[in-house]
Amino acid sequence: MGSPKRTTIYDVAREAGVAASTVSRAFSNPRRVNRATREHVHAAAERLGYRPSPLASALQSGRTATIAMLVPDITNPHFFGAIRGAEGRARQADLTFILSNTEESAAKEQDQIERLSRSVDGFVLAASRLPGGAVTDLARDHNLALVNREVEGIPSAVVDNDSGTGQIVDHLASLGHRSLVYLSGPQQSWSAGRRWKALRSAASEHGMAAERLGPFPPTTDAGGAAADAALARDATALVAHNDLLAIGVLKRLAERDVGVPEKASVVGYDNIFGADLCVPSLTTLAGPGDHAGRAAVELLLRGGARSGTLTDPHRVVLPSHLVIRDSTGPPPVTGRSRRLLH
Amino acid sequence: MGSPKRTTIYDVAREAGVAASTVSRAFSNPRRVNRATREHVHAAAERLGYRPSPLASALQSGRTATIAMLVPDITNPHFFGAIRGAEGRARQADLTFILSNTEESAAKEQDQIERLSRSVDGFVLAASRLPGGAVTDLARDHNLALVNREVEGIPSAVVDNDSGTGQIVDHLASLGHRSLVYLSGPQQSWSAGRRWKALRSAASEHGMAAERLGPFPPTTDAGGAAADAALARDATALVAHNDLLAIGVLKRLAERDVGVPEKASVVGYDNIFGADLCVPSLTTLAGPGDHAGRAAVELLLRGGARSGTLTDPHRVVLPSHLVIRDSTGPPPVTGRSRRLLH
DNA sequence: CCACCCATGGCAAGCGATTGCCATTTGTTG
DNA sequence: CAACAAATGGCAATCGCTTGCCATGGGTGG
Repeated sequence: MGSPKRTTIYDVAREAGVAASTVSRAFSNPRRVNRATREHVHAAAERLGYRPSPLASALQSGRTATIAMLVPDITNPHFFGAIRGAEGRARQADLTFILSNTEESAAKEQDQIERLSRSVDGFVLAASRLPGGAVTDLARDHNLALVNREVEGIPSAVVDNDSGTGQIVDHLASLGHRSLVYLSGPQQSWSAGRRWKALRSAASEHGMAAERLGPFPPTTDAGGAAADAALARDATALVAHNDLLAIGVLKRLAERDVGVPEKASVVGYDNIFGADLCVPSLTTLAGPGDHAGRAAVELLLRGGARSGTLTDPHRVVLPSHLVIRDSTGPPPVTGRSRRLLH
Repeated sequence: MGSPKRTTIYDVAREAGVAASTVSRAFSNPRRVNRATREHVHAAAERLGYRPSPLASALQSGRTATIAMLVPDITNPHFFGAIRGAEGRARQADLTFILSNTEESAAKEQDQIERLSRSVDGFVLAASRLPGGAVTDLARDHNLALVNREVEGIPSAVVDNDSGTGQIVDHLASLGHRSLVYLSGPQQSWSAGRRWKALRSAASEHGMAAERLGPFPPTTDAGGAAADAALARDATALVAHNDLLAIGVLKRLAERDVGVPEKASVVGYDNIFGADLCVPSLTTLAGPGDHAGRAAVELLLRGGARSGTLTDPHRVVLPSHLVIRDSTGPPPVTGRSRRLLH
């Protein structure tokens, strides 16, 4: 493959009768060259079908016009919004977008950053599994922006789960639930910890009992175990770490003939595709994932550590809202005194 | 960001007391250098925290160790499998993986290829919207592999929709349906054309009538229009271009009180996440999308046009199978003589 | 009319690797 | 033991572009 020889700035320079440097500037720094000359050069380039080599450019300038996004699991619908948003924003900014899967592993994440480091201007870390300290360290040498994760001093865009979690608890409380269980996500998941804290404090404000079960992998498959664990607690309100897990829970409850929402209410996070398709449809916290992705790229563009000191890292918090569907309702009339399974 | 100066082979060379070329070879062509020296060099590199610059390497060698995958719509679950498979295989081969969205546009696809061309060793085109001729042209200058698309002379990995379509029609026929409508996908979609052909011929083999409606965008939103169009035809069996569309159709049919599968059967393609969650759950053709993605990268690795002549392009066809769920059943007893809407 | 400034274009030195070619050293072989 | 081949390391050119610095020339103000 590949034509024998790609045309270079030198070819264009010859064709246009100017120096190579002028050609370079005509493209990368247009205002540095006289308009007439510039147009002349562009015409010559056009004629020759010239395409600049991003590699050569990057090698010399240090700017790659490329950003990478690292995601724990690209197949998790939770991230689709963010990926889509980031990709779109990158495209707008004329940046090449690299997507990489870290397989829920902090080590792989770190390794990816290390190896992409030279070929990329910055990283968007979605729900990074890295411990905060590691992120801070990395930020010293790399341009970072976080999605749905916050680390002191690092720019980030997060969906406001704290207030969202409050909405969930309000909803549950207003339906009459007196307690809830949280079916927790992965241990290293920042959101998981965060949600549990918010859940607990919101619950106590309403005088509700809250218990945390798990951790469970954030997948539908894990829903079985999660549901069983909840049933063993006689829970009437189950808040799952995310919709995938919630949907799995729904399945399992159906198998065990526990009516939803009559016997138990289920809530998820993310409002993924499918949340409105399952039966019963899922009450879930919807957040603008795509905005978060977009915002993170924006932050990267604004320069991360490049733009002066690290003292004013930007922090974007996006509002979330509860989408109430059919998986939540009042607790069983006889309440906590009766077991769910007769 | 960035430490003041990255360490280069020259630094390592000095540290190890050898020439830069030796360092280079110690990494990129290990067998070219004596084992003792090599280990010595590696140790020095380790000590200095040396990371090779992929850019410099690529600039000189012409090999970027990077492939790009172009997808019409990254948010379409149809592609998740393929993306995941390709990403995984690329990672295995130690290749950087670039993902790009072409927004269902042939022009954008072509443009993307053009601009990534210099920084990539090859392209995986998923469900390319490009006309066959354009693909052939591009293949002259680029390393290509196709997913779910076939073009004479270009390596490709496709899920066998032809036989799969046969399975769909068999299933429908055996339930007693005498006719079907195809709710077509985008005009430029190769699969759409392909499916329709297969559908028509399989139908005629069974003596069934087949009609094509559309084109419709392959989204749930488009399902409304598709369903309405089908109802206007008194169709009893609707084969949708993909699951997204099928799910949209299901929704619309429910709104219009057309019982599925009592009054009408619906079939989709892809078996996406969600196909088993909707009500009724969707009968659909499942294909190993991830294998297709993996296979495509494999083909790219095998060298595409690089490996000798183009005379033996590899062509991988992966088996598909029908997953029968609740959205298909026998046609209404009174059959075609009664209108679906009273 | 002179001094000075700014806009513009060219020169040439890199950026950090790869690699063809040559020079040694070491190992084989008749 | 001479002669030749293989293994190994070094030199230096090169990939295609960016950019600091300099030279030139026309425009401007005093």
